[in-house]
Amino acid sequence: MPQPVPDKTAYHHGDLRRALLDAAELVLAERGIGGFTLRECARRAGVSHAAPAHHFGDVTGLLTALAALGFETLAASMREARAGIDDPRERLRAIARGYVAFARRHPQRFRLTFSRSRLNGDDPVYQAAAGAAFAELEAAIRLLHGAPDAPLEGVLRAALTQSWSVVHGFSHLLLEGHVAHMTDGEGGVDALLEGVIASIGQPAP
Amino acid sequence: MPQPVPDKTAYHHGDLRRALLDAAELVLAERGIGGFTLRECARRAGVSHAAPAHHFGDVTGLLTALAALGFETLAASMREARAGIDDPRERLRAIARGYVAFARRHPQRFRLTFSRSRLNGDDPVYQAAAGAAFAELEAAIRLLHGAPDAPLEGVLRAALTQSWSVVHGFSHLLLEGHVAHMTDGEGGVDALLEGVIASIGQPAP
DNA sequence: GGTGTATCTTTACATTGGCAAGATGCACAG
DNA sequence: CTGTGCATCTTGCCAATGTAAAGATACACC
Repeated sequence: MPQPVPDKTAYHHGDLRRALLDAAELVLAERGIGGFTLRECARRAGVSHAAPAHHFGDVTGLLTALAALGFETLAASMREARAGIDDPRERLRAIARGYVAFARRHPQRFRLTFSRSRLNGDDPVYQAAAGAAFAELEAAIRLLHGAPDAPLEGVLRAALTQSWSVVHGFSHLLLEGHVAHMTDGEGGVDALLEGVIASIGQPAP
Repeated sequence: MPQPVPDKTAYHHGDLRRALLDAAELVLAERGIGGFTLRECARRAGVSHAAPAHHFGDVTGLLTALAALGFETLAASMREARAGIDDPRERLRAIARGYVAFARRHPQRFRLTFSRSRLNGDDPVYQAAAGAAFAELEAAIRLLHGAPDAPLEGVLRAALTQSWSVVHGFSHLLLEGHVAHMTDGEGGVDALLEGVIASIGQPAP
């Protein structure tokens, strides 16, 4: 019975690359980027401590691959949030909510995805995933401004930078615990988020 | 000749705590937060590798103390930027420029200051320094809205969150290299920054 | 002048990332 | 079917790190 990708006994794991990525995601979620350990990933995948080197070369390589997956999940979160919303302004704001939702759902992955000091920023897979995620935001901005093919400059570029900065900054501050002291008494994080969301997709002054 | 804080020969360094902080800042600037090492700090300060434990307890303790200093420098950068500017809106925008300027001048310190996963976020000194830095921004918002004593809620709170998020997000994205691809051809980072700055201090929709 | 104590050193140990050499078994040619 | 090449994985090893424990030193205070 030849299974295509079977679990083997000792050697030739079958799909060790995937197993290591899954283990790495668990380790990252549990211990954070500071407590992340290559050997712990190998232990959870049931292989020796040197096995990951063959698939990722380096701990940086593994983290970079994980970060690329993080960008894909971020893009998916934005796509999911905007599904079925046609009004351009509301569509952009839904995407913004999807961005923050990803950060709140996967805080450690969000941190890793944007902490280039531990990643190989030149990795083409990483760059492609990052570009695809940002393209989601850019498309919404273009739709709102009615400029599907215009070069990215002037008002268009300013609007994209502003929207992106504000959702990213809010997400980051929230994860690093610098927002909590503002939510005392009133509405919680969601109310604060809506206040931020209201500032994007506005016409320029 | 009794000097108050002299450089001693071997034991009793004099002001080892300060010397370790200085060394740690160099190590952080050179190797980043990922390559930061307690032993390297001790080497540069000319003491044994176990000496830092007495002053900071832990590598987390040293990084937390460094992060608190980072907040002080951030606050100083904002104060310096707003000096002599009286118009409330321009004052707020000058403070925003000071925020980004700190991030650009001290990228590694900016990363450390906001990477709570490697810090002791409950440290009172750290929290006080963070609060003092954010108070600078809050005061400018209050001045702009003419509400020096109002409780921080509603429009006031939304404006603060929006301003803070946008300058922080822009700084973070810039440092992590996700802004470079938008500056091709036009104006560079400063032009992009001015576009972001223009979005803060506006009346609510 | 003597003693207590904070400061710093020495020593030791477990853990980690990375390298090199060896073991294993799949793929593919004949 | 058989044998060879090679990717995959393991074992063994090393230097570096963080932390703890025990010892050395010199300042402060009585």
